[in-house]
Amino acid sequence: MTCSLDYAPQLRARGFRMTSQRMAILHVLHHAGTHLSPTEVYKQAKRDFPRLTEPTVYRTLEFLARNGLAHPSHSSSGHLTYQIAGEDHHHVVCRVCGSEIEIEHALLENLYRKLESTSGYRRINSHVTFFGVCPKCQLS
Amino acid sequence: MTCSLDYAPQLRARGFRMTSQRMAILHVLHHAGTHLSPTEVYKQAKRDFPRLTEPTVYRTLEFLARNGLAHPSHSSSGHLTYQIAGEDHHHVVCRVCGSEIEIEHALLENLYRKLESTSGYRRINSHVTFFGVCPKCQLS
DNA sequence: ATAGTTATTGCAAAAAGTTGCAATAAGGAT
DNA sequence: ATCCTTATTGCAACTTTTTGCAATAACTAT
Repeated sequence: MTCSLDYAPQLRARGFRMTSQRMAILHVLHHAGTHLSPTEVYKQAKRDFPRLTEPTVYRTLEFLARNGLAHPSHSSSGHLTYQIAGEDHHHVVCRVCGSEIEIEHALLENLYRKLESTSGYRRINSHVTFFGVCPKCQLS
Repeated sequence: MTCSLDYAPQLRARGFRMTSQRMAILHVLHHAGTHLSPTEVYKQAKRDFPRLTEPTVYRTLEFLARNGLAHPSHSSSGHLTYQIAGEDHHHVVCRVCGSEIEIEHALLENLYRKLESTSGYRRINSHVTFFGVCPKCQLS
């Protein structure tokens, strides 16, 4: 769980605290390397820290996202999932069968800069899920 | 509710059925002109058709989205909302305060075509929500 | 019109996610 | 080391969303 300690200074600098719960959750996200649902995070993190509760997981994931340590994204069913910050890719999900593929962030980079200049919003970096129809389902 | 009848042939052609529940739900979406949560759709459609139930609303909205009659999108809290097909815009939501603005679809048109050619997926037309930091929250 | 097929719905129960508030504990100050 | 402040958590109750299955009703064909 040492890896999670690296985040402590970032949090403290902003007036937040590093807790065992947050460490357990960061640890799980850090080692998953992919998107996880709150429930999956809860199950895994509970192994490290058994008195963890579900509301804490939901609140912590939201907290981590708000502070840029985790990226929220949407599963094919539209539910929120999270992954540790730093893994940059997006998804295209098939509207019909639910299959999904990853696309590189580089493809969106231009768009993000354009959005920032037209909207006035900054640091747009969300993970985005597009819906379409996959090659297999185009046949029917 | 006559407006919803226009959709019946589309459904029948694909082997689906037009029902009072679907009509009531389409009617609500059609006249809302904006995104609605499943619960909002349920409350409004129930006025037209009192024996409507919640599971039916969830399943119907998913069904309409899968068949291109409604577009799903994500509220600032990450929940799914739906709007009638045809209104084309996207959102940028502030990660910090939750405020949101609309952006025109035209800005994404190029990206969508590029995604289609690199991914093999077709008819990518989802409504997308980006997260960033709004001008007001950039100050703090 | 009627009957048959099966897509669709309602019901009931379960699972997932949210909220308010009192209790706890992290980190700064003494 | 101890105290104090208040960010964070746990608990319990609640709301939202999902699922399985039996009952219903839309459409097709007769």
